[in-house]
Amino acid sequence: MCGRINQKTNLRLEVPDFLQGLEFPAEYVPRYNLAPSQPLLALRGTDQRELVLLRWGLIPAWAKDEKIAYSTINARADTVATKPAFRAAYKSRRCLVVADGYYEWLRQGKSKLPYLYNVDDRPFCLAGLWERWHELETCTVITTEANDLAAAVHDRMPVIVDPADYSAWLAGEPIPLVPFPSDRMKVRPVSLVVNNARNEGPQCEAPPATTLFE
DNA sequence: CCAGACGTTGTT
DNA sequence: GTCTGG
DNA sequence: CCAGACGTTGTT
DNA sequence: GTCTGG
Repeated sequence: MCGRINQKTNLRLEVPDFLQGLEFPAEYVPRYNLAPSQPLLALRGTDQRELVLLRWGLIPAWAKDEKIAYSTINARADTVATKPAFRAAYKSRRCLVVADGYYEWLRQGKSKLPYLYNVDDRPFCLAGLWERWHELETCTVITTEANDLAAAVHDRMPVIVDPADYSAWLAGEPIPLVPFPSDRMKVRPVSLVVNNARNEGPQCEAPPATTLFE
């Protein structure tokens, strides 16, 4: 699963190779604690790639209202090509969600302990789909089963796309929607500050307090 | 035919 | 829009 | 995803 | 329990 994203990529600092030469949306701001319903920075297009902000939670074109979005923040890799909510986007509206990390929560009884996952110590891309609903552009993040590292916290994880597959994915071609290799990822526990989506900034990825009382 | 759903995850 | 259930 | 609200009426 | 806001 994937329900909170760290997207602090800052154009003032180092821009990853796959974003070189692309113009960032004027409204883009780096985020340490980006939640569903908020604008995600994503890459789309084939001949002409562009960076856009897409509201997280895919609303199919046929939806009567926005309510479906709360349960379409993720799409299962094994069914995404055929489910009514996603298949049109799967055919022709692919995107790559830019991320510096993503959070997962370990449930320990009543407490929810946040962990931050990173890939190769640099920004990466998640397989996504987007859709237009009235004037609104929305997106979803595809999930698959967890690799060993992810399974320590949860049984699902987002599909992290190998850079070699970026073009194929955006072009609408089939690519393997499989768990990313554990040995290229890192995970660490972070502060409970990230639990509340109103909190923003580097505190969200700080180490957790050592006592139970943070 | 029309009406109604269409999604994910976790928890029970 | 398209499929399923009735 | 998690946290927090979840109701009505009338009055300020 | 379920929905909304962030």
